[in-house]
Amino acid sequence: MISKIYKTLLKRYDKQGWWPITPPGHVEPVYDKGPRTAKQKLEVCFGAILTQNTSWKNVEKAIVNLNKHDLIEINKILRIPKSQLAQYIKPSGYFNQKAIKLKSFCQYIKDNYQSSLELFFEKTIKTLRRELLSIHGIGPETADSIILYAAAKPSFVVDTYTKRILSRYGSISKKASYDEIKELFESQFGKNSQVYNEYHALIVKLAKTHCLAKYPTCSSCPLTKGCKKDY
DNA sequence: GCCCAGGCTTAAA
DNA sequence: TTTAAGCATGGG
Repeated sequence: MISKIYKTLLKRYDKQGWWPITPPGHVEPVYDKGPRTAKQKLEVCFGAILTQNTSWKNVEKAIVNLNKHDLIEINKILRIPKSQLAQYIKPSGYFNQKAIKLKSFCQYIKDNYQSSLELFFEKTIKTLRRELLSIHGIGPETADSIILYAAAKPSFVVDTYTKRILSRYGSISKKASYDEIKELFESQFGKNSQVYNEYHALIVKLAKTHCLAKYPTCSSCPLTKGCKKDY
């Protein structure tokens, strides 16, 4: 079922080019997959934190601000005052909390990996995940997003959309845990970063175009056939 | 005005 | 161990 849904979504929407990233010399993120510089990997980490319970459009504005002030750098984030950082990321919401979160993340990499994300990303997925979860402001979804889209290692990302879509479709119970859902996908595909990458992005696409929270457009939804429409 | 958005932390039950 | 409140902007 999980595998069939993937094929259907891929056929309907095609590849999504996640994670959106700022090309060198620019300030706005674009959907264009390819090899990442160390700075771009850090930008993915920041974006993963900034997008917590927030629309990506608002996060983009915050990232543009950070780019304009050349702040995608661990030690620069640590040096600027928290209140000033909060002003730059204001459009992404929860700006006071997120300023602390960005600094906590950078502090951890500085203290434990000589400010080198690349060094950090040499760790195994298991270690990476455990360490990420120990950092203030990083929960399961943010940790998995960083592992998958910044470190490019296979760790499936579960979000509110994933739960909504699968529970409406009838594949999981409404109170399934994060780890249960994650395991459902991973046991289906094995450790495949490419599939995890595309699948999560396709789920977001589906949730935004058809499987909306309030008024889902089931008649034109690619998954309407076979969906229990349980909401 | 209301609801939602690519969650997480903290405190209370 | 589960549940609630708080965080906050911008678009529909």
